[in-house]
Amino acid sequence: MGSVSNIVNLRALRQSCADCALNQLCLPASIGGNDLDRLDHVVKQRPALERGDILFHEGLKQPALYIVRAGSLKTYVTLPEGDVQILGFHIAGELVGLDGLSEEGHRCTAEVLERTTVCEVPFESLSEVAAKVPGLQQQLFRIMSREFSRELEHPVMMGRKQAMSRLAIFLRSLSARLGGIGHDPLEITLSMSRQELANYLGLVIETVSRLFSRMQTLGVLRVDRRTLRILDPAALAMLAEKADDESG
Amino acid sequence: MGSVSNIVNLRALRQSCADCALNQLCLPASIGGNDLDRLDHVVKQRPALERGDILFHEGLKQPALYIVRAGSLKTYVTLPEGDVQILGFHIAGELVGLDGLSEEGHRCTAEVLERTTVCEVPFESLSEVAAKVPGLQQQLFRIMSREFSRELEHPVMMGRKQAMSRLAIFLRSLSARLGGIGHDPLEITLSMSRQELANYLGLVIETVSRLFSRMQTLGVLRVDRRTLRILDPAALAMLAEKADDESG
DNA sequence: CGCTGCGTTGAAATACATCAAAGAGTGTGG
DNA sequence: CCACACTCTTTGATGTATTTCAACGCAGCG
Repeated sequence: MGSVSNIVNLRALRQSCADCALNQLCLPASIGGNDLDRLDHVVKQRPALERGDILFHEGLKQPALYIVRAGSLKTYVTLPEGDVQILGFHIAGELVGLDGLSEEGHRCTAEVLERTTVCEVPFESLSEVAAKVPGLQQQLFRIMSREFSRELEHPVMMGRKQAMSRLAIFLRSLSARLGGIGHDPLEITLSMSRQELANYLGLVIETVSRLFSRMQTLGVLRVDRRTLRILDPAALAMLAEKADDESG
Repeated sequence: MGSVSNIVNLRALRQSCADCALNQLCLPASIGGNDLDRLDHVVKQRPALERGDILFHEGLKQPALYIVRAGSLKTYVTLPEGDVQILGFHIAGELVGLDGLSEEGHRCTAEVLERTTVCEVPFESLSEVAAKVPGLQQQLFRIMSREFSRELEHPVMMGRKQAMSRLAIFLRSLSARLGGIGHDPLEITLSMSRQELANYLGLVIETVSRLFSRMQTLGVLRVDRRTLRILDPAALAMLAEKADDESG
């Protein structure tokens, strides 16, 4: 996630949504000139955040929508016993905070994984603008639905009983998403620790570590700390569907 | 889910949202008289569906929102290998179909589990009305967010490594939701098979069966086929947090 | 009565968790 | 620059919960 982030950052310096590289992925897509200006005034660009910084906390009443411009973050809920469940990782172009529109405010916490810049859109302002700009309302619904659909990936992955399948599904998804924002889909630099990844996958850290090793042995992946190279996408796809492979 | 469904059905016979028992849970909440009439014209009430009937299929382009008036249904995605992952069960008062607002249409399939009545709101009409009625737009966002938050429950449950915790979490959630629509929260009549429940929990059917037996042995539950009686809510809560209980 | 679909229970296999220790990368201070 | 501490990760040995395989029970129904 790091190699081209400086390029994205250059664009991020510009203030206008119209100039943003993520324009087509983001709220402003398919919104005309004047309306876009209205939106621009609502969107606040926040200074770059560092690893560990909190974007919003569970329970925060003044909810806002965030668009990741560069970097990445995780969302999680804190369970009564104290430990957490990571719900998702979000890279550039992705939305975070849709859980916060209800009366109860945000229901999960968003924490930055690396140096990250985001655009912040307070909900109150957003819905005001949406009321005036019919296209934006439509677009908002579409985007919410898209994120809703993305959320479905998590339970689908967790539904797999084989740990290998879970990791393979995750890697394929991440690869595709990185490809979607112009990265090499075969070169993945993880921004999360093994611990965070294990938590997301519903596994323990040792299992994840072993899975990476096994994938490397199988020739599917080249693993160097947090840098991964997908050597055999077809094999990875096989693992995603069925951990039990016939290659021996 | 069956015992009071006839009462709900009585109300369901009335056509108007204003008279609906689910009013407060549903779209019309906090919308005034005239606006409510406008909404009424958009909401189609469908004839009762039977077990196995499909509300909408993955890929269906003319998306609609559905509100369950009585009965229950499941949503699932079909995986490339052919088997399915159940994403959720939905009882009276709950919304289904929020995944379908994007360009790709519905991303999951909704199938009825028992005799069920629903209100159908084609998304196109809905967003037209929402553009005219500011309160409705707000309400829509809130409802979408609420459903979004509800979706978070699934991965949190799946994140638990102990099967007993998963089932306990599910039962507590279902109990609370049944309580919310006026049922006895301690008396649960499951509308899904063991197979469907196992799939949802990410387990195999035998494990679920054994868990029910064990819960009964522990005195937490009384199990009679699909009818459950929660005998010890506190113990159930314990199991939800930590399967490993000190009671022996 | 015997079929069929669902659910339960038992015995065995196995994949993952747990426990334990060592390796590799990073930072700090001498 | 090296020694040290610290965190993150990897790897090994062992334990165990869940899956798998298999058989039986039970209700509904022709």
